[in-house]
Amino acid sequence: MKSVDKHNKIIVSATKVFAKKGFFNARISDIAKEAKVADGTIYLYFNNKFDILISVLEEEIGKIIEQIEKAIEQETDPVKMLTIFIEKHLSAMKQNKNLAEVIHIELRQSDRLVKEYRNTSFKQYIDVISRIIKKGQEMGVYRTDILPDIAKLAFFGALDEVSRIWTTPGNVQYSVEETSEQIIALFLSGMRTAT
Amino acid sequence: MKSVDKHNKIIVSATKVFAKKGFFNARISDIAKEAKVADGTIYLYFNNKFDILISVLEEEIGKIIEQIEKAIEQETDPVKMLTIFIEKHLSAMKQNKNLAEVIHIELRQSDRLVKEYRNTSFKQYIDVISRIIKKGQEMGVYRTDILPDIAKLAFFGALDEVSRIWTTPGNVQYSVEETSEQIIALFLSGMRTAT
DNA sequence: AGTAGATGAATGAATAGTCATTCACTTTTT
DNA sequence: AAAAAGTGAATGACTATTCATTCATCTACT
Repeated sequence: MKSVDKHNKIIVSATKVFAKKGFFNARISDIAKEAKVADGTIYLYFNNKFDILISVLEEEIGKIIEQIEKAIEQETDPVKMLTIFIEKHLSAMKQNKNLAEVIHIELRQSDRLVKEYRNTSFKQYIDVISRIIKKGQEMGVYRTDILPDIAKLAFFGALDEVSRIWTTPGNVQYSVEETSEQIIALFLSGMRTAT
Repeated sequence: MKSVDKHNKIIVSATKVFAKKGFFNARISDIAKEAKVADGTIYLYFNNKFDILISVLEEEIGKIIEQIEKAIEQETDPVKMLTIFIEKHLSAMKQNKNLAEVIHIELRQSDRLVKEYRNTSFKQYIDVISRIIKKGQEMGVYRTDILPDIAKLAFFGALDEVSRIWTTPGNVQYSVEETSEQIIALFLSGMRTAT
């Protein structure tokens, strides 16, 4: 029987190889070697090379999305909700550096299928942000002159670029806590001194 | 004589093809056809395919960097400096969509040479941001509990993600002006209502 | 319990196609 | 008439995918 175990082993290995070399420079034989299976075995679990990439994105990012959405459901205060989003996202990225690297690199692909993915699962993810903002606006804690559909992009972009700290060697290694605090300070209160 | 003109024609064509297909799916013959030269001619102007990509990044982004740095030099008010940075960056991205797409996609490459580029020219670009922030902190207009080295990343990431609005078909098309205003509002004053 | 047959997961060498780069030749410029 | 620039077909390296074969495990029959 084809094992779920082996499927997963290939996913994890592929994530590692994609992170290191990028999708196009990654060889199927590299992934096979990393997973300690034969080249052909990979095709028992995936249709083609691209299918592996899409599976990595869907399954691995899917786990994170689910976890974050769950944590946010518990909250009602829009300020705390955003704080949780930031902390969970950043700590997930710091924890799973291979996946973080794949997100940084491959989510930008101009390939049709990647764009499609970006338009579904990923959109769902950042729409969590705009929903939080809208709720905050209704409750009067967030300014109503902020457009949630622009703010969500700024917000995600900031988080994504900042999380690169942990995948770029030689960078000053800020902790998740202080990085989260900075992002929260920036987006909630802004950079200007009170005047 | 090898003409600067032809060099430039190839750069522009390559930018177009890279934007559409991404570096790895772009064929030399595609670029040649777009530039209306023979495949071999390209090798009179560039060493190899990768050299074309690096040249696109260095020359085309270089122009933008130069232009922005010049505009900022004229200013002394850190708030206005940041405003100019935002406006210039976003309008450059909206104006040159092909280049914007190449930046979105290719600046993320895991390739050694791209990373090297990111560590030099690109670093110089985002360091303009941290310098503005530091100056503002010295002058007392920016909060001193903001770490410029984290803020600069958040800032660039936000701009970069937001500018994707104009290269993603089917997206609501916000204007440069309203987008700039939103980013300025977010980063300078924050999302929270005054309490 | 032992044997024969069936199953299908796993293997990895062979295939078939792709494409960056080269270079012998032609055209243009000086 | 050199020299420089341009051409594009040919080359050769590279690799995703296939598939004939192996082999461990299970089923069913005696």
